[in-house]
Amino acid sequence: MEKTFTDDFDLEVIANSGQCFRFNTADGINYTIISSEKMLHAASLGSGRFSFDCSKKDFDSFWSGYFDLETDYSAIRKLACNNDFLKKCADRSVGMRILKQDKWEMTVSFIISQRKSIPAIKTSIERLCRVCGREIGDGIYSFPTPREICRAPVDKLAECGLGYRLSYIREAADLFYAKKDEFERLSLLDDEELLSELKKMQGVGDKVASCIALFGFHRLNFFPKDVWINRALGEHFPLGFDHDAYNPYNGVMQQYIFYAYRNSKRS
DNA sequence: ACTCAGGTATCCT
DNA sequence: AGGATACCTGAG
Repeated sequence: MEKTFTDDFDLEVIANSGQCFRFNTADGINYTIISSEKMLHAASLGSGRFSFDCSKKDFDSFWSGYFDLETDYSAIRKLACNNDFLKKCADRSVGMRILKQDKWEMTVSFIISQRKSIPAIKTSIERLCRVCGREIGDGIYSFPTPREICRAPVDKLAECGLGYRLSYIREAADLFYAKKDEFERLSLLDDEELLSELKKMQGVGDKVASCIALFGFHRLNFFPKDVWINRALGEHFPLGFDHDAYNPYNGVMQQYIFYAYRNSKRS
């Protein structure tokens, strides 16, 4: 099916914003997107037109929510105008959206992310999916459930290049095994309580918990601070970042800075 | 060969 | 409370 969007929607920007790790392309036009146990081929046709290889029913019931189509991102982007550097970042990030991704997948993915480069994170995640996910397409594997991770032999999991993070992931899988509604309970908490609950997991500190909250729980005011954000803040916000000015969309501003600053600094 | 990576836990002072 | 250090492993 085809769709035309007038609001911000750029697959390349989203794919390289660090919020998702299974959003792949070979040509910058055609994307394979995997989320949890679903897969989608999406292609940019130009002029805001996109094709998606799914039924209208699948699009409306799942992918529309995944792409957060009910939120007006061009309106949020205007908040960036009060600061020169932030505005420049936002102008380079037109098309950015915060995906509504699976809470469990975000939890495991960002536990894996610590002290790893993005290519290394992707490699580990793909291996994990291949080792204990289900094949949902030709060589495409679902993200493993807590149950599937618990059942996987440790020597197989050890082949995923997870290093010291493996014990963290197995603990998290134990915690959520047979507790599918645990995430629903967490969804009821306010931002502060959610953060502290997430940090009770081993291997989940401030940064990882913020990413889980922002990308998995869609709490758009979280502002994860990674090395890139810290560098950008140090260079361009010597007096501090005025979080009050962007409430409740600090997380979107973070994505603008991450995407624009990181892309400008990489060779 | 060697450094560093979207950090966190732990051990200090 | 705040600073230093170790940590698995893979990408460049």
